Amino acid sequence: MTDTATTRTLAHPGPAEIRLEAVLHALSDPIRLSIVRDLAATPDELACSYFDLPVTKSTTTHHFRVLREAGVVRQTYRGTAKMNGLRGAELEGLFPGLLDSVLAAAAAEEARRAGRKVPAK
Amino acid sequence: MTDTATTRTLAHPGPAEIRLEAVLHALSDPIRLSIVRDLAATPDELACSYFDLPVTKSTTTHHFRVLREAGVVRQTYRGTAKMNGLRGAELEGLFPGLLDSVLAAAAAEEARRAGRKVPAK
DNA sequence: GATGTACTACGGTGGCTCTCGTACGAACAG
DNA sequence: CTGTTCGTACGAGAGCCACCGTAGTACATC
Repeated sequence: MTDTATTRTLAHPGPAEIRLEAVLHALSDPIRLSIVRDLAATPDELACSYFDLPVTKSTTTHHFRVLREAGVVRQTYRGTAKMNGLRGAELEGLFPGLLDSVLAAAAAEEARRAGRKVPAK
Repeated sequence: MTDTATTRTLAHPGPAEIRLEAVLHALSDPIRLSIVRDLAATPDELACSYFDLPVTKSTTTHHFRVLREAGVVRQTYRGTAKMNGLRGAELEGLFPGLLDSVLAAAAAEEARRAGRKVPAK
């Protein structure tokens, strides 16, 4: 009985509140970047539990919060699950091409890394 | 008796060492972002002392070091001055469009901020 | 109601970062 | 050589950040 109108809705920054530095900072963490890449790879919203991250749930929650507060993702409750969707259109409107080039850069770096990997044995 | 061949050259990461997350992190600080914007605004190299930053010299040195170690700028000594140049071409090769969209985003945000400012008075 | 799942909140820890002041080294002008 | 300018190194403090574990809330199902 915490509240009648239990705040099932989460606070998101409006487009005017989204700050570039916060977005860049959010994307500068490998775990968060991988989350964003996964979200960008599908048109669907993904539950937090979908992601297989090398950290505990607590830390996962933390990372999603950072992404949400930076304005990178939109989170909505759906039953017990919390669905995550990229705010691609809004970011595109604010910072045209930014998200795309970051995603492309991440893909490029991954390819580069894979290529340089010990072809070994 | 520090050394005969005093290391007048600074260590820079090669293109293969440049990591996306490090670049994003370097750009996610307002002071460093403003440095990068200034560097991008001119074809010339700029001395550290050119910049009028709201921090002390020690801190300025720190920020330039972060930018250099991330691979964003190239620093060379020129007499007593230390010249800074953006590694634009190399970054473009590694992460096409990234730097440009970040710079455009910074400009867009600045314009947005200026526009929303209290016309006041 | 009881159980299970999905996620959050809180408290805490170690590490990194931004910041500074002071002291020092390197180049240059007298 | 003396002094000045430009930048570095070192030490140090305050704050943030990523991480964890535990306890708790909200929803679904039985």
